[in-house]
Amino acid sequence: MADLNELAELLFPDVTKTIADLEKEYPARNLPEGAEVTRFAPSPTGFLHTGSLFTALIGYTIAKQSGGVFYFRLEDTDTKRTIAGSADELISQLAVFGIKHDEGYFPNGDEGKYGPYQQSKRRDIYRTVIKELIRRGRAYPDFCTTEDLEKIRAFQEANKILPGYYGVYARDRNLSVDEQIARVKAGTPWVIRYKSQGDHDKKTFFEDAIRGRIDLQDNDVDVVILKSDGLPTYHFAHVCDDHFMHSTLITRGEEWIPSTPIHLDMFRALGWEAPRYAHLPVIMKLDHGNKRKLSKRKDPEAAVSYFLETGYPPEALLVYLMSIANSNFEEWSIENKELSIKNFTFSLKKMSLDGALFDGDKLNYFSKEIIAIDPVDSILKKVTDWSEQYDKVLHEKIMANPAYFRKILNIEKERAHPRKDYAKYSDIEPLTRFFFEKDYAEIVKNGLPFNERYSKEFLSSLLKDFADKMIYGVDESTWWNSVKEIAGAHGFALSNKEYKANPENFSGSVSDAAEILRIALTGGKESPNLHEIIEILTEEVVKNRLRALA
RNA sequence: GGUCCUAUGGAGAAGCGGCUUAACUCAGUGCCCUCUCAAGGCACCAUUCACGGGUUCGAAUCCCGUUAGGAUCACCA
Repeated sequence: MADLNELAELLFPDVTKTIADLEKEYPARNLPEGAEVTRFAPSPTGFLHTGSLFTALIGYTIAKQSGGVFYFRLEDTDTKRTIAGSADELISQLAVFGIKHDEGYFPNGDEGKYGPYQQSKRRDIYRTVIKELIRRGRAYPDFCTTEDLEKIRAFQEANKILPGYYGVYARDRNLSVDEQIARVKAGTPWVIRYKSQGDHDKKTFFEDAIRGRIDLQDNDVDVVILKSDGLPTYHFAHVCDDHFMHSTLITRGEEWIPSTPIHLDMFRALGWEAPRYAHLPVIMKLDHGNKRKLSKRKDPEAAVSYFLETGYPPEALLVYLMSIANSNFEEWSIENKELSIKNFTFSLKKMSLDGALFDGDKLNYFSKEIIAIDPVDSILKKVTDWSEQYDKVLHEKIMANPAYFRKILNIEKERAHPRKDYAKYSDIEPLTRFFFEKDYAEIVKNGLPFNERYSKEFLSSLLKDFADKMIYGVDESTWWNSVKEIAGAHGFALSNKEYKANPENFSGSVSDAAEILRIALTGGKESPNLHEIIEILTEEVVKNRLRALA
């Protein structure tokens, strides 16, 4: 009679190593007490998802603040979904957010002693472990075709039985070794399934680092661990890799909670100590009154690239995500304005348990704040770099005269409470058009929104006086006095109070006069400080604009 | 459908049996400041913690049930 060894040899003839060999190759890390080894383990299936950034940020933060290691592992076992180049894209986007891994996969090759860090290159490791599992009778070849599986499933559904490959429905679970060998030899395609020893009627539990004790039904499904393409499924790869790479804490989305018993079951079977788990809440979006996961298809905010393209400072997104992760972060950052996010002590215990709704308003708030307090030269550089890639029109304007644009960005900036009108860099160009002659001409052509109560002649003489009599190159109050004087000469009340007391005596209040000046110069009723605008435009340009309208 | 997770205002949330007629932040509203806007200042915005029971002198906080939302049941991760 054939035995399991023979089967193992037949299945994996080229595997000569043992688990013990692997243990020697990947010895325990020499890290101080309390140091956490975390990882970011994405599938290279597209661009960086906002939820992934969130997960990465948390893993990174925990590793850093515990003096541990944060590594990057590429989970590229689903060859059908793999998109070439996306791994490198993921890494470069993470880098934009300052999240850099200490070891793992890098575009120019692996760094670290626990590699390869790309699952498609770890076939031998998986096969070594699986071969041993076969020998121990803890895994077996399954010869079911897709149709066979479908039949089983259909039967279960029709009879309202829990679907899955388990117990009596695990067709090939109890094949004799002889039979297995015969089928393999006959060339029947196979996959390897883990032979679960779990009892569906029993419960298991684990201590989640965020949620505390979680009770679950024991797993009794014989999950496939090695696919027909020779690559492992997530379940097995996770157990194997996180063991040999010595992860101490797994941060992953809460969608993994239900499959944790599978993982725990395998760790037990292999005699390995399982890592701790932290199942993170997922960022949600309100859709027709219902919460759902941020979706790459439907929500632009799901792709990190969206924020980069729109021109949010990366720091803003990070701060926003951290405020979701630990709500006390906001209070902390208000009290520690000069400190960066890196100084904040993050705590898994303080994470909320259900998924937060993505809140664009709040992101905008943080972003405005960050842009506003960023010194001019710093923001000038950032906007210049950003526009070079994402906003050609703006970029041309900046490059034509950086010093001029610097002045524009500096409006009402160097003060205790700086202006906050830009939530993102893409807000800048539309709001600053009137500073440029070409755009200004366009604005005038489209018509200026002067109040209709003022006649053309009235406007004309007022504007002419503004052009001729306004004082330039002086401080704000001197300038303002000259404006008031001109307004007064045209019948405007010098204060709102005065005007309101006897509106019939005046053409309007100074505010109205200022509005006319503002519209003439900027084309709109709303703008930043007029005095600063005038000084930036220069006396010459202001006079030209006013005279052209007069 | 089974199992699990979650449940405090429009959003993020603090709260861990009496200090809470529920902190803080965003949004919203009002007033003030003011040449407009942005900002800033000051107020307002849950008498109530999904609902129903129970425990207790006392519950948002503990227990039970219900409801709702989410996740998961692949040779995808």
